[in-house]
Amino acid sequence: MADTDNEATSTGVPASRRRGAALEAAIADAAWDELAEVGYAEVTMLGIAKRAGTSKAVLYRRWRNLPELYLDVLTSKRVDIDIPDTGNLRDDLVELLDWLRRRIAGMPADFIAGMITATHRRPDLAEKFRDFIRQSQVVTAMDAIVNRAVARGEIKPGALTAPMRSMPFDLLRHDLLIYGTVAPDRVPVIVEEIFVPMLRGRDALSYRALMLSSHCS
Amino acid sequence: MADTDNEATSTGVPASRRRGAALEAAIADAAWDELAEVGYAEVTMLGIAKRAGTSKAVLYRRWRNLPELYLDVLTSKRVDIDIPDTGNLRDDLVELLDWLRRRIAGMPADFIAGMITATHRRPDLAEKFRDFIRQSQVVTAMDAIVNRAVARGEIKPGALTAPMRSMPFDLLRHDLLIYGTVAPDRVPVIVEEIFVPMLRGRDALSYRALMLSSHCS
DNA sequence: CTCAATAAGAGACAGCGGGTTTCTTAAATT
DNA sequence: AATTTAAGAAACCCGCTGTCTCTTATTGAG
Repeated sequence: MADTDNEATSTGVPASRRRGAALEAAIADAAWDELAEVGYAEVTMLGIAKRAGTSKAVLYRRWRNLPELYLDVLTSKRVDIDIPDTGNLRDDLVELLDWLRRRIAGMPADFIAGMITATHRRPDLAEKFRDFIRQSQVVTAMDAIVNRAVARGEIKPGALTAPMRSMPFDLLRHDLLIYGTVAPDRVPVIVEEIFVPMLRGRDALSYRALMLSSHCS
Repeated sequence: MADTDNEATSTGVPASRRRGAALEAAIADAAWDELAEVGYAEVTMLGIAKRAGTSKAVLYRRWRNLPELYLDVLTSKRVDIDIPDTGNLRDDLVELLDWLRRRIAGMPADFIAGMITATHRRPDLAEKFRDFIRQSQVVTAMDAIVNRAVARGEIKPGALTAPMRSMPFDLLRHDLLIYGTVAPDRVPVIVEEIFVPMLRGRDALSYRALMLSSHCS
């Protein structure tokens, strides 16, 4: 996070005049905190600048507008996912979905919606934002646990098409967008009532494999 | 739509000074057209007023802000759905989803996102908007075709839980929100790859649940 | 260690939209 | 015809965007 020595911790008065990477990190933190505090609808360039202990001009020197700034912040806040192998696809998926749910809980609900609205008339930004979601680490993580299931012999290689794979995450994202939050029991519902039945109905092999790891609850 | 006689057709110069219902209808049309033309992000009270051939004050006398106005317009633009009985659940669902897809295609993609963002700090409006989606005519229509399937003996009465029923529409809405559009072949994919397999796998799950009930909690 | 190049931060600015208020005048009411 | 109601025009303040200028701290080349 740091790059030089003289630094104010995220939200703070500028101890001394910062530059380059140190300044950018402070701005990213300020933007993130501001977002969490007031929501996307109320975030302003001035608010971020003040919180970062700098001025608007400094922001406008780097980004042409708010969504462009947040697109950068977003990528800088990326986190790796590592879902431990639970031994079966269903529990792996519960873990992954729950990881996403917890992560989602820590960001303002209107952020995605705000970005969509803000980038509506800027096709380049809109596409970048969509790419961010499409190539989210979640997709990679899902591929990983599906591959594990295939290696295990739990499902057939082609059993899960791309729409089937992204469906659980699409539903979670949908809830976050529309309802502003994801209920904790939404994860088990998606897995038990929708994903697992879908898999079972899809082909005989997955049906039998899932029987072996039946849940009780 | 009309209530009095003297009326300007939707987008128009005020022939004479309108009042009450006639005026409100003109405003609703103007708001709708403006939305379709510039998208939610660029809609303004002034823009709507001008298009309706009236002034801002007239709007503010009726609604406190933009989302409140659109919430009213939304309900005034409601349409009934009537999906003819195709004889089986799958085709009924394809019809219903496609109806929704076509209807969705006629409204700006950032409208839902815009409403979410705009109502973020106004809990009452946010809740009203959510209710609008929850109690959408689509839910009722889905219940209707599911009931038909039950009556037909195609599925068991409890086979489809609420999350299972709304899943196809949640996915469609998700696509509209994130990708700004719904690809035509998204409907068959949702039905064939996700919904139908889920339904098939659901019966197996019920069997299994019954059999396991002896040694499970 | 000194000096020139670079860029941070303060602040002013025009423009615009939100939301409020005042006033004139048209239409409905009696 | 007289009175009440509300439409529409316009001015207003305020806050934010995006641009610009100016001063001054920091960097790094010599």
